[in-house]
Amino acid sequence: MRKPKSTHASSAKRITDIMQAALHCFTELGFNDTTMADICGRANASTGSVYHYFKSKEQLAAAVYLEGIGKFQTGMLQVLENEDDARRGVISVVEYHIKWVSKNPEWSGFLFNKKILSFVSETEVELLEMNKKFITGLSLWFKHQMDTEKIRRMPWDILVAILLGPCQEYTKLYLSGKTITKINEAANDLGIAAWNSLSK
Amino acid sequence: MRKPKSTHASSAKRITDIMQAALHCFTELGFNDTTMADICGRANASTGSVYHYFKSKEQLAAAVYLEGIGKFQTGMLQVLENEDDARRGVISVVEYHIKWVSKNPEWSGFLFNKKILSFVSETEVELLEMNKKFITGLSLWFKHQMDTEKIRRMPWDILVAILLGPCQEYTKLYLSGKTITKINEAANDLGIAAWNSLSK
Amino acid sequence: MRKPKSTHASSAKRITDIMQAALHCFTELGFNDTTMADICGRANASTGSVYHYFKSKEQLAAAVYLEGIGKFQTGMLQVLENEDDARRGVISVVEYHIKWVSKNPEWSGFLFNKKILSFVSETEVELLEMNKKFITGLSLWFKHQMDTEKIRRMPWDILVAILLGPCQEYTKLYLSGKTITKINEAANDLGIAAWNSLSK
Amino acid sequence: MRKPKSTHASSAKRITDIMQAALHCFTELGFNDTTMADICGRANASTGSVYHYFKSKEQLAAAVYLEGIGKFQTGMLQVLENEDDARRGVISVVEYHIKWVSKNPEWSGFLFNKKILSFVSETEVELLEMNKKFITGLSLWFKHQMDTEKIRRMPWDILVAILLGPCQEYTKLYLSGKTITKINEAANDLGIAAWNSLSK
DNA sequence: GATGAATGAGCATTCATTCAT
DNA sequence: CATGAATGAATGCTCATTCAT
Repeated sequence: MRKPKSTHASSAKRITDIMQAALHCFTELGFNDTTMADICGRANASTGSVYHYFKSKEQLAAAVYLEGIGKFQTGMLQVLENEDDARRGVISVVEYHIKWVSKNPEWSGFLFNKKILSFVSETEVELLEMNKKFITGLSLWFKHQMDTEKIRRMPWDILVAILLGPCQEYTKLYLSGKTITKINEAANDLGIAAWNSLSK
Repeated sequence: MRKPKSTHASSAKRITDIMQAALHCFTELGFNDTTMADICGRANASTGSVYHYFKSKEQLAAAVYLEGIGKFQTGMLQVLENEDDARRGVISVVEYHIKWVSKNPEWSGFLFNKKILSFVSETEVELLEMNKKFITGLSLWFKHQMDTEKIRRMPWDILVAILLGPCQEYTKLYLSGKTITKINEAANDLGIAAWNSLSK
Repeated sequence: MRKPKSTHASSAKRITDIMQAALHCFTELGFNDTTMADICGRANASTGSVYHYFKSKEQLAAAVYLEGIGKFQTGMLQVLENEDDARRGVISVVEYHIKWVSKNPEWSGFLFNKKILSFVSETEVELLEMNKKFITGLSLWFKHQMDTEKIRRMPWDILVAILLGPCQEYTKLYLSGKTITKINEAANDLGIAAWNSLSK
Repeated sequence: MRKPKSTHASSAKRITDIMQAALHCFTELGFNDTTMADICGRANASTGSVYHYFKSKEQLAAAVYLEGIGKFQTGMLQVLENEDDARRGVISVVEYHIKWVSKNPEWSGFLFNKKILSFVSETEVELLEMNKKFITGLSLWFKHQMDTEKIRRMPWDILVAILLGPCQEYTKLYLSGKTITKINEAANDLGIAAWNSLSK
């Protein structure tokens, strides 16, 4: 369990505050350049209090990471579950990815970042479980589309690269303010582009 | 100046050794977790010697970054310069990107990494110049293809996302060993996929 | 704030200990040749503890300086406040200066030393306030004596030079052990000498 | 010997340049905060060259110190040698001191500074000899004045304090720009003040 | 639960000095 | 004599973590 159980409403608030503060700091400064003091300050909590709920900086980061990636993945699966049409499914996934980033810039800055590898190891069990569930969900949907020849049969890594690579690249530009195309338009363009590459 | 001028061959060697060592360490441990001692040890140089050539850890990282990104960009531009055909050009660029990563895994791990932003700022002048040259080169080629209607007209950020996003995603998987498709095959598949999305 | 507030008696003790240790080291070795390790050792405090209370070596030195100069100045003003007679006032001030040095050799070695200018700048506000108060106090007393023609009218810098210059010179010799006249006698002699120069 | 002998005129120039540079740096930054690199830069000499003529930073400082203090002391002795009258002698000495400072601010900032004690020890022999000669000279003159009852009989340290203390204090203010009285006037005022205290 | 004082290993950087060319 | 590359000990400071109150 990442987040310790708590009997008091106040404790839950504390935990939330700390995680929010941590997310903000990690996003703004990066994991390494964020100090526990930064987080304590932002969360209006003492050192001891933070350590009462999270046994280390890494564990705190892992908790934050898990929460964020969980929300992101769950949302994406829901998109596919409600969509049977291949074309609309692909386009919806791309759209979901891009819009999620624009609505959750802090989470995104933290989640879609290499070098999280260091502390995620701690998470092993939970993360593996989560990823397994996510990948299984995606796989099932795409396998179905390939079996019914709506989407070209191709290996998993190529599929991911074509489907999500452009989203990652665009949102990276978006988060650093170097983007010129509006979010909605980009979501649409990249969705269609992905479909063009995956279909046929 | 990034690389101090030197009249002695030995100095040049020193500089090279230090940069090599730095690259290796940064790749293996990340910028933050690499200590100057690590670099000194690997370069068989004393602390003072490293600081004789590079005035700070950040400046050293910037020098290494510049060298790498320069090689990568120059190579890609050469690919396009020698290719007039739109389809072959797109496919060649994708192939170049992916193969460069597989041939230069250390550089890649260091270069294609967010969070380099911190020390690159120092580099401002050189980096901006370099990027400008690169982007100008790419732009010219693609503008020509759009003008002659070989490639769909689309904004710069969308183009980059479709062209390089999948490469980034695939090579990220590749560098972390999670890839199942062979390099050559991936280069081919992603090249064609990019063409399918960009053309028409 | 120089001295961090503290709710615990123990913290106050820590702060005192650290400042005492710092004073001792600065006196013995000079500011530059004193290392934080020296101070930590003497104060039986860890590096982190010292930095918990003083954010830098300079700030610590400034705090020590302020405390000492404050005590010295306050004492001298009290001497004058209780003395209306010009002659006795002048002699008392000289006596106070010399005896204070002999009673507080460590403070003196640290306070009456050029090259403190470097870190005192940090102190600006507090120091300026302190000096202003001190100078105002002295000025008022001497102005009164000049107005009533007990002391010759002369500019401030000349007055200070005649009044305190000999004290500084004598105590400098005293602190370096090159003195041959006893403290009490010197205080007396220099007091009378100052009076001879200032009066009439 | 501080200054190594030299057969070439160019060497002499080098030595002079280095000492000048050192003086300037010591004055501006203080002994501790001056680096050999600072001196090399200012003297347009390489590290090796400086070390060729002065075996260490301390030795260089000592050489500079000796040269300055020698000039100062010699000049003062000459003043007295040419003056038989007690009153004019005292006043001349004070005047000499103050004017020398105003004409040699760099030397003064370096010479009349505590904390030179550290490296002067090296100098022992030369410095002791020099000081002995100086003190002997002064002593003889003042002893003569005391014997002929032109000046009150008093111990050496008291005499120095009364005679030179005010000069030191005034010039300290002068060098830090906190002075309001003009140099000439101050020299006159303090000369008379000293005479008033010493005579009778 | 909360607090924040205390710890101390760890790190980037400086700088006097040496010495091969 | 001049040069400047190389050395490495020394130092100020940071920060994750612990623990007594």
